[in-house]
Amino acid sequence: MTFLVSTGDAGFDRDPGDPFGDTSGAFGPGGRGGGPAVDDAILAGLNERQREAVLHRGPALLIVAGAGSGKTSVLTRRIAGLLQTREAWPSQILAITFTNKAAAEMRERIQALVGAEAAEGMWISTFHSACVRILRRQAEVMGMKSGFTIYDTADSRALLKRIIKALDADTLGFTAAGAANRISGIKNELGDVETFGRSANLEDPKEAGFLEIFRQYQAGLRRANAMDFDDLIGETVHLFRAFPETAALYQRRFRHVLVDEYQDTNPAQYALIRELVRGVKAEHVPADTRMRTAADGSIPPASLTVVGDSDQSIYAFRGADIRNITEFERDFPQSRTILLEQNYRSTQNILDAANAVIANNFDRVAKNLFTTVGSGELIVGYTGYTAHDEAQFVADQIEQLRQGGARYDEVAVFVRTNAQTRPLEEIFIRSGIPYRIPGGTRFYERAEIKDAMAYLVQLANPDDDLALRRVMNTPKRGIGPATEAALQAHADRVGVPLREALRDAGELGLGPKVTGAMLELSALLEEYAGKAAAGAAPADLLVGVLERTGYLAGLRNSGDPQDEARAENLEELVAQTKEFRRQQPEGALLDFLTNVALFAAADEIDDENGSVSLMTLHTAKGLEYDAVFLTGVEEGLLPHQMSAGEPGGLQEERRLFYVGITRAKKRLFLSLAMSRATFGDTQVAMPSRYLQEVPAALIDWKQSPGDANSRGGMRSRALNARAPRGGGREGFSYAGSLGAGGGAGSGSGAGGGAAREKREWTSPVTNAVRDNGDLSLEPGDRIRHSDFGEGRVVDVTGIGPKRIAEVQFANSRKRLLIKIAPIEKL
DNA sequence: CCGTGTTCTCTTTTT
DNA sequence: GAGAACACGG
Repeated sequence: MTFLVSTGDAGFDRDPGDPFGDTSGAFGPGGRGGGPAVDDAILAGLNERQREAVLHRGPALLIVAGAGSGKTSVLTRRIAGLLQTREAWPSQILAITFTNKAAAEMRERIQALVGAEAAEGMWISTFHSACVRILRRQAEVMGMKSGFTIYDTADSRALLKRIIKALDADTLGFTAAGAANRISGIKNELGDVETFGRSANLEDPKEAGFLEIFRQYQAGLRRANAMDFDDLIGETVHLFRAFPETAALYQRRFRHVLVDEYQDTNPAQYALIRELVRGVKAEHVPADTRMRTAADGSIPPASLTVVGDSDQSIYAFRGADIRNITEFERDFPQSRTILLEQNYRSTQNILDAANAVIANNFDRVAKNLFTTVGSGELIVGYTGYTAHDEAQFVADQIEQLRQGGARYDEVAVFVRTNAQTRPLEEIFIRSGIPYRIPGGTRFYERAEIKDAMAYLVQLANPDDDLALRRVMNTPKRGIGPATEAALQAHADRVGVPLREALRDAGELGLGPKVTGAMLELSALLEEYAGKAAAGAAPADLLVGVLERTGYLAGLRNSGDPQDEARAENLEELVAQTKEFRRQQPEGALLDFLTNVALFAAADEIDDENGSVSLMTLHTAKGLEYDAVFLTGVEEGLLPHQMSAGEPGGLQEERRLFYVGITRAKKRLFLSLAMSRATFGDTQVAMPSRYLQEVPAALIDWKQSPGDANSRGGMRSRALNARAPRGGGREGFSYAGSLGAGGGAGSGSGAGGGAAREKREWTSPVTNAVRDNGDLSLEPGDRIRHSDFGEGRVVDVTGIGPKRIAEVQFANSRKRLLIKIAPIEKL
């Protein structure tokens, strides 16, 4: 794994000085005949638009970068240009990327252009990492301690769960996840307990209840010296607004702020950017500054560059507001907009498909990706009878690609939901295809890893009761709920955190065994906290704790193979702490904890690992592969059922589809299954409405939805047999099965979108759909199946067009969709 | 207090 | 169909 590099903060709270003496301001010499004198090497290979984006100088620049249009290249060269011309010191650059991995890559590429030394001191990081860095440094200003814990989603939920339970609020229908989502939504808009309390209708007991939950949650975070993900952004904005002189430190320092994936910023992140690019009033400029000031002694705003593509906005659920990018020009009246449309990634066929699909989103700025590499291969389509069948197709095709000379790591398989990976994994394992799932069964979310991490968190932050509670009885020490409650009562009485209360365990009048265990734990934590404070290496702390507590040994000796796996995971964690120290020799415990807390799925992806990558469409953003399999292109999945009720949901899902398509360089495979096992029983799946938006001529169906329907058989995959084409005009339509039974949510999109969303799905092939109408079957009935022969109906479940018959054949038992299965009643 | 068996809920995407 | 929450007996 790669840990984020934090280069020194040297000179951070001093003005770095002006490299050009008094001839240069924040925006450099731009505008003087022909722009800045950027080296040809930095501009090499750029097209006219890209070049313009690299060279433009001014207060604000929006680069609208279509998928694959070389935006990372533009961004890195723009920064390299600023450095090479000495328009900016490295320390004056702040670049925000979407993932830590993207940050690391960008840093490398800039170093390659201008040299490692000339790039030293830049801040290139994610929003969250940058904010943590600022907050740790400025914690005291805000009355917090620098060693605050960063709560991840699970931590937040654990805290909320306690609160809801204590308030008995679950009877009002509150769940930890629900409350967490709502709080996150409020914080993403920079709301807090006070603002919410003022606007809420407190007559409503539910609203009053939520306010109390929110209040206690926030108080709990404070008491534990902890922040959740959203606080990291929100508190930084709050810091800057409440303490202008602190904000001025950063406003003076960062003269060039660059933000990637701007379409996915939320209001809090937008506010943060606005604060950063605010000019500095004369009163906050030191008298001895070496920076150029205006006549009144103030310093002008930093220059802002944002890069994004509203067609790739896929994080609305996380509060991202597409208006940040669509209204950029209004927000920054002196801005310039540059459009990058030439695509350097995909073949024209793939781009045609992408363009056609995204064109169905209304109220978007028209954009047309094009390439000069030629049309390339057709998109391959496949409809499996089941998810397993679909997975087998994917596996077969991957093997075929490989025989054609492709490497596994040039292939990616995308899914809409994490649950879809299961059948794919099963087939990959059976087929011997090496694969990786970045962020899947997330390492740091495993119980044993969270346990070990909780020990480390406790060493860094003694106020974190949640962490202590987690490990108090792990490994088993005989400290159960009753003991914990007694300890908590004592802590509350004295007004101290649990860790301190633990020291007084002897005064609680509990049994000698439990008391001894508590005192031993207390001594252990104090000892290792001392080591941590003295700057001990994370690996030493972790190994020490694991040994002294006997946690690792206990797992190893339990004889349970699952425990053995857990022990191995802990070993892996130890290895990671060592690797961390290797990459950051000065890295202390807190740095390691921060890294882990902000570690994202996408950070796990490395390019040449010899494995197929299997990931969600969200994780896939920003990546590219020679061959891409976009699976589960079905109603209910893509677009996802849950998106149906949300305003703009169908458009966002379409963008997700678009993002998936545009990841492909040479080959694109679209696949779906006719039925999918979702929690226990099998559901009928309909082809996605988005499939019909891909021009039929671009898809070569190896097995179309029509084929899968009429042939039906599980094993009737005809990989090389071309689907019958031409002929009649029947056109295969799902309208019938969508109708009466009210199956998968047909788009109830708002306003003008609705009509557009309701088109019927038509396959490019001409097989008529097999339709048994409302054939009624009951247990005991005998039927004949075109592939399986005669059988007896054992059970019938489901309603309407989704009725399923479980049928016992001579030597197999199958579940069949009565409406479409190739069967007849005898 | 601990382990086991049973019932219940939930399934979108993630920093 | 899995994972968490709960109930019960040692």
